[in-house]
Amino acid sequence: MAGSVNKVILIGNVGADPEIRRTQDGRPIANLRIATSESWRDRNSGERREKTEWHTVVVFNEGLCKVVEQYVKKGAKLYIEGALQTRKWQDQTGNDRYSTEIVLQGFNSTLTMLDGRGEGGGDRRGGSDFGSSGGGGPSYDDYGSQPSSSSSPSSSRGGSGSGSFSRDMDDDIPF
Amino acid sequence: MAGSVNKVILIGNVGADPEIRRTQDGRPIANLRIATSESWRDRNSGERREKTEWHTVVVFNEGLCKVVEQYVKKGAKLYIEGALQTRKWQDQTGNDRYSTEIVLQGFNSTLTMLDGRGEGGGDRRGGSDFGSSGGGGPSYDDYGSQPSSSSSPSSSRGGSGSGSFSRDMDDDIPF
Amino acid sequence: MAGSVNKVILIGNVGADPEIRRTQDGRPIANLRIATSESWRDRNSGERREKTEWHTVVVFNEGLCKVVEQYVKKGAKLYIEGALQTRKWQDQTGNDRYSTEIVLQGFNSTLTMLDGRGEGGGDRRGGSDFGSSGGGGPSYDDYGSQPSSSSSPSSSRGGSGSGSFSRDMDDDIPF
Amino acid sequence: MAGSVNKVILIGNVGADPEIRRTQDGRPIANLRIATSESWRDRNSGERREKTEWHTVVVFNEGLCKVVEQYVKKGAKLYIEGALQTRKWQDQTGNDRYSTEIVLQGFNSTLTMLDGRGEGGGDRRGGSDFGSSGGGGPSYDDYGSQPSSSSSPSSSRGGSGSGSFSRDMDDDIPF
DNA sequence: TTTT
DNA sequence: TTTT
Repeated sequence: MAGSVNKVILIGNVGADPEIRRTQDGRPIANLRIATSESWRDRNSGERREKTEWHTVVVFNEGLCKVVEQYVKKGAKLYIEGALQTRKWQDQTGNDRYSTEIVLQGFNSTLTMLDGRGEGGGDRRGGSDFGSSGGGGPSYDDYGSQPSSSSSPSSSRGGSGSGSFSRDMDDDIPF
Repeated sequence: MAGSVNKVILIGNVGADPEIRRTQDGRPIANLRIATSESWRDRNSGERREKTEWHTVVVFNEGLCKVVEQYVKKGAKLYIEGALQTRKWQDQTGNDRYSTEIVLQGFNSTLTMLDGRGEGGGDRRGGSDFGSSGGGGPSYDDYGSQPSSSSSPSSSRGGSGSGSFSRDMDDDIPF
Repeated sequence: MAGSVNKVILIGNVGADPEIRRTQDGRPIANLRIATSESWRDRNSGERREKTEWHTVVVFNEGLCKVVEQYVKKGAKLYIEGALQTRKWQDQTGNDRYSTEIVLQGFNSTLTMLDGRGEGGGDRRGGSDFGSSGGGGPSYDDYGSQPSSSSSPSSSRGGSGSGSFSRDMDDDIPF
Repeated sequence: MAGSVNKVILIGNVGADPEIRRTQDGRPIANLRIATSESWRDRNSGERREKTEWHTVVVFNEGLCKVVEQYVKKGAKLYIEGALQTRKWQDQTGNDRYSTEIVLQGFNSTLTMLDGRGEGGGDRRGGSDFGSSGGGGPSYDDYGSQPSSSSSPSSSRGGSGSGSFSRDMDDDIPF
């Protein structure tokens, strides 16, 4: 479909230490639970009320997974930009079930830490020098699948490397 | 939780004519199915592939519901801004099930038609004068539950009266 | 124009204590300078580089202005959602000049504090009952110019009374 | 700064055919003027009013520039995602002047055509197979600085190629 | 002028 | 200068 946009922006706190799994060919996948909440004053009682919403975030990007692995802990406040995806699966009785997740994969996915936690631990990017639009803190823009060749015009763009921090859209990652 | 954001932005097409229900006290609720899709060229086969994602959108806002009722038809292209909400329910066997929906309710919810359809049908807002940030087309910003008392602090905020919700725009505020 | 969107989302730090002015009829206007920055590793030197961008934010909404006045100080980290506006003015030599600002006014404007500062200072909303979608912290959704007439179609939209602008949230709407 | 976000989202119409320039080393830069507008009913007069805002968009990304060059014409409706940037320059009298633009460069930049125009002209991406999150229409996600080397781990990611559609952040492009 |  |  021409002209389609599917974007989720969350700022919230991580409910538990992230789980990192690996695909058979070794790529990491991180799962996060993020809480957002809104509060308001009840019109009748006048008392403050709060409602929390829990979101499941799945990170397919290698670079972002590294950030998650090294820095994201229970309680961390994150900025997340990803896309909605509803996954179909079967429960034990064989019935179709659907789960909607926020997927960080490929373009226009971002994960940025909004509190100081996890910082100062050296270069979280290991030997590579990923670009980062999020500043000095653990932040990572998943800009797809950047090759690492330095001979390309733009691979010379500092960061580069990064190479692989986005899994392929058409890969069949079991999850 | 201080500092929380829960925002979904979609541009996609409506899969079927919307359903409008009513609550017991008469407020409308509209349900929409919206498709977004991405396409890419497969690295191996070289052929173009496309993946469509279907989203369930629930509109609680009366003004937005009117726009939906009058203008949104199967095939319409919409811009939607809302929030994620996961609703728990029980299936016929009593098992817990969860459905994630994009809710348009309260502030920061928007629905704008991006194609010409549905326009020109007179003032869809009837006698009311809702504001619209989306221009001349059927567009509606769901600004939630506006104070009904004229003594409320914010109703004093110029504009007031929905018709003028951009009221400041034509004021000559010196700054 | 049908189907128009003009939205800016910033997360950044406030460069100086905000200035609050008042219009002749007493409405407050707050001005903020917000810095965002991106950093990356230089491709040649390998050293980390950083570029800071400064944004001028103008808050026309009374409720948001109160939040700014009471809580936002130099250094605060904010989430801002507003619209771009370019203002024309004349310099002392009479030449046309243009300034582009992020305006928080009307719907779909939000200001949320992302650090703990400013919290715990009692109810910043005083006697007023603004809604807040941002949780317990100083947060405010600028929903513009709410209808002051209780006969308006949208004031009938449940919630009403700003205090409860998420009113539907605690309603038990069957769907 | 850790945890910074600078994002602009526009849906609007192009005011004039785009201008494409080239840097000394041959990379294209496209300039667009985009109009967004909001309309509302005046509270006093009851008549409909409209205000148009004009935005300057600068596209540094090669892939996006190609899309602009081939498909974007005066009147086209676009979805744009970029970042704010204020550029300092000197007028003829040597006075400092500032211009704020929406820059499409690097991560998290997107340009998608929302009307049918320009479509059907074959594969606008030439021999390359860029990834695209925007569907079958002329759409392009600027995911940073992708190298063109096919030996890179991720260049195998379908689309890839694309190579160079983002100029470097620290390049000194005169404009 | 912020922040890391 | 767009669009409705």
